[in-house]
Amino acid sequence: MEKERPSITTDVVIFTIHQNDLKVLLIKRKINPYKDHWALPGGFVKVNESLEDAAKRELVEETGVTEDSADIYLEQLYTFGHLERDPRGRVITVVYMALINSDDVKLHASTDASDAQWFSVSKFPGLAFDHAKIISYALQRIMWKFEYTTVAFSLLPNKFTISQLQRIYEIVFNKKFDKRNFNKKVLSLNILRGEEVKRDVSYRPPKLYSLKKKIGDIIKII
Amino acid sequence: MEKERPSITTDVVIFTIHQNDLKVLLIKRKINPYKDHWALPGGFVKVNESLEDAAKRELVEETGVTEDSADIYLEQLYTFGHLERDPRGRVITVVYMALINSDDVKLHASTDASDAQWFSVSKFPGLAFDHAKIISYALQRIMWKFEYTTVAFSLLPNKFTISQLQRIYEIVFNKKFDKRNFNKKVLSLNILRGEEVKRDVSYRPPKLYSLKKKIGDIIKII
DNA sequence: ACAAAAGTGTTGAGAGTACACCCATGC
DNA sequence: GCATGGGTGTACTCTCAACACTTTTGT
Repeated sequence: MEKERPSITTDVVIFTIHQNDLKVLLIKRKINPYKDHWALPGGFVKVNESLEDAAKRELVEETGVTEDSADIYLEQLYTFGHLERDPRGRVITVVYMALINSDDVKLHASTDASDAQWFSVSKFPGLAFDHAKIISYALQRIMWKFEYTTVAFSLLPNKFTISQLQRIYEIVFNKKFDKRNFNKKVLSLNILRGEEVKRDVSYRPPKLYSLKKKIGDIIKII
Repeated sequence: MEKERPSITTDVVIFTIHQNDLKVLLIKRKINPYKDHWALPGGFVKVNESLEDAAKRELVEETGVTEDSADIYLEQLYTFGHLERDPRGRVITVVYMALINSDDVKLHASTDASDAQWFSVSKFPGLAFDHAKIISYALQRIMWKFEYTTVAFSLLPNKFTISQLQRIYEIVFNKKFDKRNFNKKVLSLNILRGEEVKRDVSYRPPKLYSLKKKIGDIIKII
């Protein structure tokens, strides 16, 4: 009855912020189908590996980030299972979304750059499979999550300034916020702990903050 | 490399409202593992069937609702893939949530009642597998969706009164709303079309409304 | 006339939005 | 002293929450 089974893969939409832009990691496929097309990192789920472990494995393989890095936010997005999504046959993919801290990005831009590259979400090449649709789904989700949870902080270092935070909100929502209102809002949420001021800048030294809550906690931010 | 593959199933959390209570449909398992335990309706995904079709198939098999009924809201919830969730081996399940109109419920309470039964979400028996966890996840989702989308209307007939609508919100959130504020709020959203008044009641005849939007459209309701 | 549910308005509090100027530092 | 981003307050509007009485119908 279950002689013939669908195959199951995970794909990971890895976002980061770099050069004031929201970027997604794509890899160039080395095999058919879609040889030489760009695609999301992904692969088959092993029989003795959980879905999240499989997604983490892809994440680590493609970015070189160490798995125990606490700066990586990973969440399951959606499972895509249309019959025609893979020309090889029936392949169901469980898609995860990862957000990685821009500090770590610099480290792993080192992965040999020709077959794994960061692309702006507003300008990326034609993609293999239904991966363009998947990215568009992930973009909706990231906005939703930014509005209602603390996931945004996973894109920042442990200590950050309010304007760094504001910048990532402006990038993800692609709109400007008023600085006074933004400050007032996030400070009134009582989720930030004040830290020392940042002393290595050539302008008025900004105050640093850290997050009191856990990444992903549900709280209306904007 | 992919000699041994995980199996893939769909399970469906089917909600309805009955006797002023939110109910979930459970079936009594006839085979091991968990023989004679209650469980969510579900089964293996066929190789030539989409995930949503598989979920619909379970829904139809267990409730007898005809598939083309427009009163059924079906959405993918989450995919559960822990290694130990099924004692038979590696089984990944893509879980869907369905909301079905209480009018249809009466029709299909007919399914021979001993092996498929509606249980109050606040009082159901011990369940097979990780199905209790799945239902708790579905409950969070239904509240979220009630607050931010028009899915609640899938639990009502095409024409309904404001107080019927209020009642299902009160049931799902398990709290009372003020009648005046509730009326004001939903009418101000401009999503309802006034219809004729309901004439078969023994009290002041209430006005009927229908929904202008599509079920599932995103709009803050409460 | 009684039972049952429908229908309806006002007020106060809090949140969101718009808006512009001075401050602290490194060079 | 100049360039750079940091930091701050007020007034208006709008939304949300609290609150009780009259109306319409069937019996």
